Amino acid sequence: MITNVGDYLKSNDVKPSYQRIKILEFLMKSKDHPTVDTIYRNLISEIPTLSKTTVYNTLKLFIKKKITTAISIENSETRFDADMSVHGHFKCEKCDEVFDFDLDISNLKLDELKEYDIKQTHIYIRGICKNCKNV
Amino acid sequence: MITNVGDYLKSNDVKPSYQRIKILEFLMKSKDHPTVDTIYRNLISEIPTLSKTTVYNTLKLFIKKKITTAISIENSETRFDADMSVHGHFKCEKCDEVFDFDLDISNLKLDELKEYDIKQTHIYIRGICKNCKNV
DNA sequence: GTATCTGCAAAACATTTGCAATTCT
DNA sequence: AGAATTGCAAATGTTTTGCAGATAC
Repeated sequence: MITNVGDYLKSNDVKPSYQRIKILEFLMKSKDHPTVDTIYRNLISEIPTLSKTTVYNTLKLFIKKKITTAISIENSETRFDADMSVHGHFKCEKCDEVFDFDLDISNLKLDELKEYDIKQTHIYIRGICKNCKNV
Repeated sequence: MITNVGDYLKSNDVKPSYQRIKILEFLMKSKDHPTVDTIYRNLISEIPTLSKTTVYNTLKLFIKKKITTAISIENSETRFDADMSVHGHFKCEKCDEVFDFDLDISNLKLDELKEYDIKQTHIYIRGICKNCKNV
């Protein structure tokens, strides 16, 4: 459990600037895998001088430091997730929401990749979510 | 096994125009999940009047008709695949190639999604491929 | 002859880059 | 002061849109 975002950044070799702390705090409390634009729009009232460039820079840094992961699930905007555990993403084609789901990939047979160096495993499913299905 | 691409398009409710046939033929023989730009550049000598708009239009139609799938694996360009079977994609962070690998997802436990309507399952792995690892 | 398909040019977005101003120590 | 960070404005790259001309049945 992370108690202090500034210390958490420091422990990951990232200097905790005001913008970085606010962006990470927002990412950690978001459960909907926000885009750059969403992050920007949510923080601009609190940080009136914030620029999108800073959001881009910060997320690129977070990814490099493995604090955040980029989710490629649609071709338009990239989404971001501060939850680094392995879990799946479900994208509803109707409401466009992206949900997390737990996942046990331990018995995925990946014999073919034996000689490959695996860095990240991503699983995403597209379909219609529970809410949209019952409408 | 598909013997005639024109008939295959017809059977999927797509009128087999010259451009569509050539694009699908190229997609089917490509094993590297080409981008719009790659498809365009490979066909322009054979179809000098081809425009990228047509490539975009055609791929959008193919996806709608479930002849092709869009692979979201990087945030830049969308890649396309005419192989509609469930298989995984491995993206090498060094050489940027995307490889297919076989996959048995039958024992992926997806209890959480019981009430969801699953349309497509995508699995991609990022890392370093065999070739790049041994350099 | 009417529908559809194609392709050009322009527009719309997302993302990156160069650089100057600001901030932090 | 010096180094890193921020943010503006412009550039880049991908995808979409509007529309006119071409093509097919």
